Amino acid sequence: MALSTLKPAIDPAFLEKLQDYYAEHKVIPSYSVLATLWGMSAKSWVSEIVKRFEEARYLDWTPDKQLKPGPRFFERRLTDQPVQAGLPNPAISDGYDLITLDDYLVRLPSRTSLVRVKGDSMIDAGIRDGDLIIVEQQPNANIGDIVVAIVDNEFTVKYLDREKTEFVLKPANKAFPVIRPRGGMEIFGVMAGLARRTR
Amino acid sequence: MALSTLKPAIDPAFLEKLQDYYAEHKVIPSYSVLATLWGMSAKSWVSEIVKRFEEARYLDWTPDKQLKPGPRFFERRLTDQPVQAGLPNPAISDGYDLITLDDYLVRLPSRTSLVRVKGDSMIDAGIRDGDLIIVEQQPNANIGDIVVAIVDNEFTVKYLDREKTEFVLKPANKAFPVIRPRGGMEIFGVMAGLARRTR
DNA sequence: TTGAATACAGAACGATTGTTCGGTATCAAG
DNA sequence: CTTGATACCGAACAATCGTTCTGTATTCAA
Repeated sequence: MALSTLKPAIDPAFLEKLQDYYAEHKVIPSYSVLATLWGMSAKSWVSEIVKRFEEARYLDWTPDKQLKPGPRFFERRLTDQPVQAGLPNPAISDGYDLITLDDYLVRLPSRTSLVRVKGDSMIDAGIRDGDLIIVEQQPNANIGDIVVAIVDNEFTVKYLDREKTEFVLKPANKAFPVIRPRGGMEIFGVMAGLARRTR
Repeated sequence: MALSTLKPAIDPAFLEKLQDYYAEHKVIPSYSVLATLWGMSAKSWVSEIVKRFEEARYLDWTPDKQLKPGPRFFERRLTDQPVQAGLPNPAISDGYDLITLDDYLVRLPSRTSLVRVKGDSMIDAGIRDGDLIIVEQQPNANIGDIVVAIVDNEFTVKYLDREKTEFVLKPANKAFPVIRPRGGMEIFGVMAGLARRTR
């Protein structure tokens, strides 16, 4: 009871409504719009709530003193265990962590880019047509890495392997041939992750 | 000379500066900030430029008459082809420049959570051990959807199917059995995407 | 060389912004 | 039964917003 209630509580429902609004419009609304969004009628109270979000780093300000999403605004719940509806919580944790997908997938923003996968040549590595590969750009790689290489002026995603003295690109699909680029090849980068949208 | 010059020209440099500002702050600035950003000193001229962007659908308005990114705001040239030489352009893949991966993967923040995949039961659907499933929480789903269900107080990712009158959960891996939950099951949500980190 | 666009600047103005401050209702602790 | 938080409402206000209108410099075709 001593230290716990230092910071005022933030209402997750308010945050969720704002996140949904932002997801739809890609903009943080004004205080009066926030008021209706949150079901209030006083801008002064909105101001108070915003200050709490600001302190919790869900919101932030531009150098021009405009409200903008803060560092934690895009955090998502990572649910470990299903929270049973009926059962009382067995006194443990909340059952989830918070992670930001961008931070999770991109660790070196300046060297990272995305490449869309075409075809099924890497199916056995769990890489499907249309997937987005997160690539860390670098001119060399290790045997066994999944690399994005430039062959015939096109991107190719393949395993990097060596045959005798030459590097080759191996698909993860028996129906596809090994690529033996004549006269060297260029490595664009190494796969660091994958993003897929279904639905 | 007749029909061609109906629409006034839009200056790509202005758009790029605004896109850069947005990428940094995740917000569209006010007209006076835009003026300095664009090197002008008259808001009236900003207003004119904005109207052109609006007509070209690079900008749009919220129902609350606030300026927001338009449908084409995140659009860039269609670069499937690798750009040779000094890697001029990171961060892109296809026609759309993703502002964030989070935005790409999450469409309804308040109903979205992440679940970590355990095991290889969905390998043939390109879902591997350790992957993060983006789940849109909802109590029901359609046959054929990949769902996250709660069985024995644990999350399971499977195809939803029906046998006669009962719902069953089908793995995407012949080595695993079909799950026929006795006495009904609870659906946590439907898979909407996937995030994987390698390396 | 004239005229009509185009690309700005600048002032004026009502509307809207976010802040501040004073007030009220609820509720749990002492 | 007080007291002090907490959760709001409502009014007032200066600052800033975006619009509108008038004016000017440049360009370029006729």
